[in-house]
Formats: sequence, structure tokens, C-alpha cells
Amino acid sequence: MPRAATTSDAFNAVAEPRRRQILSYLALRERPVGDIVETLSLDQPSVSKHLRVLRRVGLVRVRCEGRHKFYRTNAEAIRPLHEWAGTFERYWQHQLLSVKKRAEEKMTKLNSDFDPINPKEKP
Amino acid sequence: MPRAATTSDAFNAVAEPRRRQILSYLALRERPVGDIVETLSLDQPSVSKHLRVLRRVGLVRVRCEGRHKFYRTNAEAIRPLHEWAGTFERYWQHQLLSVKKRAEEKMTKLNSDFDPINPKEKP
DNA sequence: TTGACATATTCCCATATAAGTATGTATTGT
DNA sequence: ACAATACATACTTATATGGGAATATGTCAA
Repeated sequence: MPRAATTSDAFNAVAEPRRRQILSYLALRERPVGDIVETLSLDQPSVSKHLRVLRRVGLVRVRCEGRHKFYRTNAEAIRPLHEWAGTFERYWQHQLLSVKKRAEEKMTKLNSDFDPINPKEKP
Repeated sequence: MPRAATTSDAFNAVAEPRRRQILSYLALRERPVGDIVETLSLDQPSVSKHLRVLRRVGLVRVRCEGRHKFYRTNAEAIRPLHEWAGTFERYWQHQLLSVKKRAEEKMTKLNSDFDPINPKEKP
């Protein structure tokens, strides 16, 4: 089986760096496609294709006005990602404490074993 | 050009649902590969391959002990993801407010236009 | 209507999968 | 030494991709 489709969920959709750029750009305010093309220096068909993926997973919304289509980020669709990653917050906090503790132990060890005035390294 | 490699960054690595499962499982405490295989009902080679991907992007760490290899989630590596998604927090909060406001406007409109005692819908 | 403009779609292709199967490697117990 | 255990790797295959180029669709303006 190949990789899951980019359109299968937000996780797969935002795996592409260009799509993350587009989402950041469109979060500020709605923009026509041409603005994305210029600002991010991408080919127009490429942008259209990325936007289609983002549309399918609900990460962007469109508002049509004449021959322009204004896209904007639907930030709500990014929340599940944020929340999934957030479930690990307590673990990385814990890990930071562990690292700190180990560092302190190391310092203690250094302070007792190692004399900075008369170093024993490479004697 | 094909899709970026799953090993190119955390975003691509966690796009796979099984790898997210593995990360959640290994966040609680370190586990040997066999435990993952049993608990998540996956084939052993499949788990090994997922773990290789996760290792390459630093999402898991290994501790070897005899013929066992204990894997654990390196939650630190999930932080960038959390932080990227977090940059949209103010936008979805704003969007929630907008939705709320529009809903209230709608209610106001309904309350003035629409008489619940003598409805005009489908007369 | 005709042409210019904005955006979307189609086609082609090199490439990276993920699952399944089989095999390789290292370590332990007897 | 040998078998068993734990894990990793190699190989095959169907499939989805992203970029580029060309083309299609849709809308406005003169």
C-alpha cells in the first residue's frame, strides 16, 4: 500500500512545506490566487493544485467574486493537529526536567572531580 | 517530483496514522518492539520500518539491552509541530468569535422578522 | 464578439512510499 | 554448539504524488 493520500486528512495535507506556507499566508486575510503565486514565487497551476488539496480537507475556504477567487485559511481545521501535538506537552516538560536534572548532576560531578585551576584533561 | 520523504521532517513522519499511534504508545514509557507489535496488532517488520522512520527524524530514542531494544517517544521533537499549529490559535479564536457574532445577528434578525407564535414559513 | 485576464484541470513522469513475504543478524539459554 | 528469541533489512508491487507544460473554463472589458 502506498502512502495515504494528501487529501485524507489535515496531517497529510500539511506535510507539504508549500502548503504550510500557503496556510500561514492565508491566515492573515483572504487573498486571490494570484497573490499567492506572486508572494510565494510558485507556478500558478502548482498553487491551484495545492489549494485543491487544502480545500478537500477543509483547511481553506473560498469566496468567489467575479473572476477572482479569494482563499482564506480555516484555522479551525488546524486545531486537531494542535491538540494531538499538545497531548505530548506534559512529556516534553518532563523530559526537560530530566535533562536539567542530569545536567545538574553532571555539574556536581564535575565540580567534585574536576579542578578548573589544575585541569587533569590531556595532562 | 514525488512527495517529500517521510524521513524529511516530523510533519511528514507523523502523517502516517500508525506512526502517531506508536508515538502515543511510547510516550507513556519505553517499550520493546514486541510490545508495540502486540498492542497495536501490527506485523513486526512493519513496526520496525515505522520505528526507523521515527528514529531518523528524532521522534523516538532507543536503548539497547541484550536482544531487546526499548523505544520511547522523544516528545521534544513534536514541539515544532505544536508550535506551528499554535501560530493559528488566535485565528481560530477569532473565527469562533465571528461565528458567534453571526449567530447572534441571525438570532436578532429571526427575533425581529420571525414570530414563533405565528410562523410564516410554509404558510 | 473578441481578446485579455484569473483560475482550474489534464497529461506525463520520476520517485517514494507501505504492506507482505522472506531472509539476515545479534543475543540468550541450554 | 545449537535452537530459540528479538529485531532489522531486502525485495516486490500497487499507488499517490508534485512539478512542468499545455490546455480548458469562466469572467470581464472594449
